[in-house]
Amino acid sequence: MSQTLETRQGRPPITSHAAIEGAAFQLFDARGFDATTLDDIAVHMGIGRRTIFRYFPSKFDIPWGQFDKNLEIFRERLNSAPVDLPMWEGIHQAVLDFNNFDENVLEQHRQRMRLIFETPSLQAHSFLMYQRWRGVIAEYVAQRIGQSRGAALPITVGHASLGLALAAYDIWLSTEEWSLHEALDSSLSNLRQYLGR
Amino acid sequence: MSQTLETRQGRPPITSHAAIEGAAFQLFDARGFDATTLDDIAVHMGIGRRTIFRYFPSKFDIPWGQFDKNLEIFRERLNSAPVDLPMWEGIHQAVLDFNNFDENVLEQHRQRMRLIFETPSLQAHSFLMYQRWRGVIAEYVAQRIGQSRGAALPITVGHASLGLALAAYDIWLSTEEWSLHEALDSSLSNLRQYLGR
DNA sequence: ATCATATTGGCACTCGGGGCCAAAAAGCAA
DNA sequence: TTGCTTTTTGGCCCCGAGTGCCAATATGAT
Repeated sequence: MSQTLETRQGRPPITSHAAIEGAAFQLFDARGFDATTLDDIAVHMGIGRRTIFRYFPSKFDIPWGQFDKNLEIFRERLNSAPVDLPMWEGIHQAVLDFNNFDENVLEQHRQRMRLIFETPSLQAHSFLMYQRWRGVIAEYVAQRIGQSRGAALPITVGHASLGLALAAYDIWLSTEEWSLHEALDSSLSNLRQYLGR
Repeated sequence: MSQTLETRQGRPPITSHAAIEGAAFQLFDARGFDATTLDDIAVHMGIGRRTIFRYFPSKFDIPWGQFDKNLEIFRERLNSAPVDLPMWEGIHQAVLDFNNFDENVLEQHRQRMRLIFETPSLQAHSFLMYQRWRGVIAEYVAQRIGQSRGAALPITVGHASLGLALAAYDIWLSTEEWSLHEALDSSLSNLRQYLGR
């Protein structure tokens, strides 16, 4: 699609999502999210504050980076899950895959999620991201059982899966003992145990 | 504690949480949440904008009314649940009780939750309320199994219970067919079905 | 009447966010 | 080189939420 590199008409972009994200995280780490103003970031980067809004719709979206892209990947992972598995197992696998990070980006992911989980104003805004994440699951469930995206089962599975993932992240971030993979497995098995058998 | 009614020293309050909430909902219904400014509410009530902040920490808290009070009630409901029941059953019962409204306040509750669920900026802030709600559950589970409030099972049950409740509300608000009670039952049984048995 | 007490609300400020639009910086055609 | 087109930039100015400060207000108590 379109010309990827070289020779594009018009004034070239002076920055990028990644560059803003990087500079912002530097300041967030140093002073905290709330204490860092968009002016701080803009001045630190030598760009206009107004320009930041061309790349991110709000300050809260900066820590989430290119969430849309990741959501697309997650959707593909789900849709390519084997159909001979029970649904819960396919979804669990897709979630595990989606949360499988290379060593070199794992620490950066941890830092990102820690910031999100520990900053109340960010937590609030993150709910909107979570809504979209569980929407992808609901859509998959709906399509697989041939019901509407708003039907009871898709909605419930979406919420439940989100709850399990958030529980896993809570646990993963609060201790150094478990891997993200283990935390996700543990939250699922804990739920089964809780529901009794 | 302190003198409840009558003869309190100092200038008497000119308004109340309930009065602000009522006036605010009038305007929210008419123009929508985002399009209603705090100035609008203040002018409409004949009080100062500054005064509103003495009663509610933010605009987003107005639709939630006295959430703290309700959370206390929920905590008591949980703690007085019979111990001979399986834990999931006691918690489910407490949630049902907590969401059992009289006919005369039900429509008002529905209107309140509809506003919260349909306004993105409110959804985001509501996550902070949900966090506290699931915190109450996590605390109950922790105390009952003799573990820390941040241990895996309490955290997971908290998140899962929240997911079930939110799913029930999604369903309850999107159709006229089910009662809130039925929606809560349905989300639990749907989860059991999904997890396979 | 005076004092202590508690609420009110005006003023001024910060910060996130958005509309508008001229300036800047590139490629392209003559 | 000189324009013309295209695209991004960022300054300017506005709005609304939220906060610190403090004088004004309205009550009970002495």
